[in-house]
Amino acid sequence: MDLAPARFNTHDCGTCPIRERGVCARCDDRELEALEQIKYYRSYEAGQTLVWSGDQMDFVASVVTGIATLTQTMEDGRRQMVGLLLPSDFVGRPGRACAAYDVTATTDIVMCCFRKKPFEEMMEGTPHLAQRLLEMTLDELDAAREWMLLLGRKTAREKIASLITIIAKRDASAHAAGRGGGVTVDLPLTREAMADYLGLTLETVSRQISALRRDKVIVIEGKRHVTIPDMDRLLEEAGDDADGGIPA
Amino acid sequence: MDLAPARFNTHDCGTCPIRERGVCARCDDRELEALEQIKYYRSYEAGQTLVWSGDQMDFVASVVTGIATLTQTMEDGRRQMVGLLLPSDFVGRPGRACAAYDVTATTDIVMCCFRKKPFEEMMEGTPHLAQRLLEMTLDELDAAREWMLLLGRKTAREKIASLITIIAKRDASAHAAGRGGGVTVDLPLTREAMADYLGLTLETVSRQISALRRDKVIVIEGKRHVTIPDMDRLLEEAGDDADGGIPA
DNA sequence: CGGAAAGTTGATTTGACTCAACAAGTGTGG
DNA sequence: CCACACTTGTTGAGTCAAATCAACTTTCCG
Repeated sequence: MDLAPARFNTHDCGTCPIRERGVCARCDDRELEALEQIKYYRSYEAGQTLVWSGDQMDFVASVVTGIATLTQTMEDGRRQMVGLLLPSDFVGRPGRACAAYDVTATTDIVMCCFRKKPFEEMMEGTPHLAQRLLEMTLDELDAAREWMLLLGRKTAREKIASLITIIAKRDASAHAAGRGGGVTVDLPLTREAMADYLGLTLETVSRQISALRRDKVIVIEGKRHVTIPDMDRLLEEAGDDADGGIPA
Repeated sequence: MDLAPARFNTHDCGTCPIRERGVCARCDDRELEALEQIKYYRSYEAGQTLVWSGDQMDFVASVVTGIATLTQTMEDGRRQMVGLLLPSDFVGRPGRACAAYDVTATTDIVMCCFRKKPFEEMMEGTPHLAQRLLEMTLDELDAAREWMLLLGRKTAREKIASLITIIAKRDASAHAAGRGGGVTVDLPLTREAMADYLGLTLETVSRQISALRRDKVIVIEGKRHVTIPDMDRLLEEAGDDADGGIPA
């Protein structure tokens, strides 16, 4: 929201907002210096497609600020989002020439790009980099599998509740919200993008959001601003075991 | 089919059927020797659950022979398969204590298990291991994303056609089929397991298989044996761009 | 102000689910 | 050897959740 673009020194990794969570998180000063040699920043405007599926990719990158999506499209136009990229998330695959998915900015976005060849070479000799990338990829795989349960087995209402939950959780880890009353989140996606995420039509998304509002599960101000009065209620609606706990 | 269980020396990695494709694929002789110190084989019968979601996991493992599935279950019993494990596939996550999914053998299966702690320690100092695991995880992530498109956007008929395609492809890379007429595959899954894979009910799976047979897209002998007279036709039915080619 | 983009809501259709009966194959025990 | 239970798979009839088609509202922006 109030993140002015590039309110950080674009040369010094030390001041980078994703220093702690990006691929470079585990790198020491010496390794960071090497990365700085091969990195460059690029900005894109909301709505721009950064990469088209099938394109030659001569870089890999981290999202520094903003949000992007990974989508797959069938010939007849049916679309499915397969990745939601938030700050610190990694784009591109070392060891592959072409992009497998469309990458689109949903907000204005700043990427920290690494030329692919040197990055790959550096990975060979930098365990910290490979280890961190493995960790991030495993996390993404877990997220993808959670998402598969959502796509394959959840109802439209559960899908919407799950999406709000997911966004709220990611936000929480950043904003550390949750004081007393309710959590508040901004949906960073249009109804259409949500539909692509959830495997629904945008009409169904709109209807189910309205239904959740009617049933007081969520409170909406404007179109994108959502307040969650009772997180447990939302979790229940999402069909995830809200657990009772058993804090193992 | 005619793979007698353990028709390989269970001590010497050199004769292992997944030597070329497992986590250990890139390891040199010295590294292999270290792995042999911490490995042990386990066999399970078809139908057995190897691991329950939430269980403590004190090992990671490779599938040597046989097939297993990764599934997630909601409290009310809805189930979604999130992984199909074929020989050489890896189970478990270094750096995590508990299993996130149920792992079930769909055929008799032999696993090559590594005690987790020593395996994690070895990964630290063995780039070959970490590199290969990263590569395999990235492949799995790609497969998961393809799967998400299937779950979110494909029709029941397309889902079935896609599943047969996927199995045929995996088989092909092993059996090198494709002579003249048609490819032949054995479905390694029950109708119910296919339903869990595809986000359908088993009745719908049965109906759509019948429909594809009626329409001569596939030929069925018995319940599991499928012949594909025209692979391009099947690809078309699967909704994947059959391409015309443009061999880039 | 005008026009496009984003979102809501209603009416209708439809693809997949549910419920139910039945068939084929497998294994067990009398 | 056959009766029986059990698992796996098929098929039909009816229902329902989400898609489709369509009208309309709100917001945004030059």
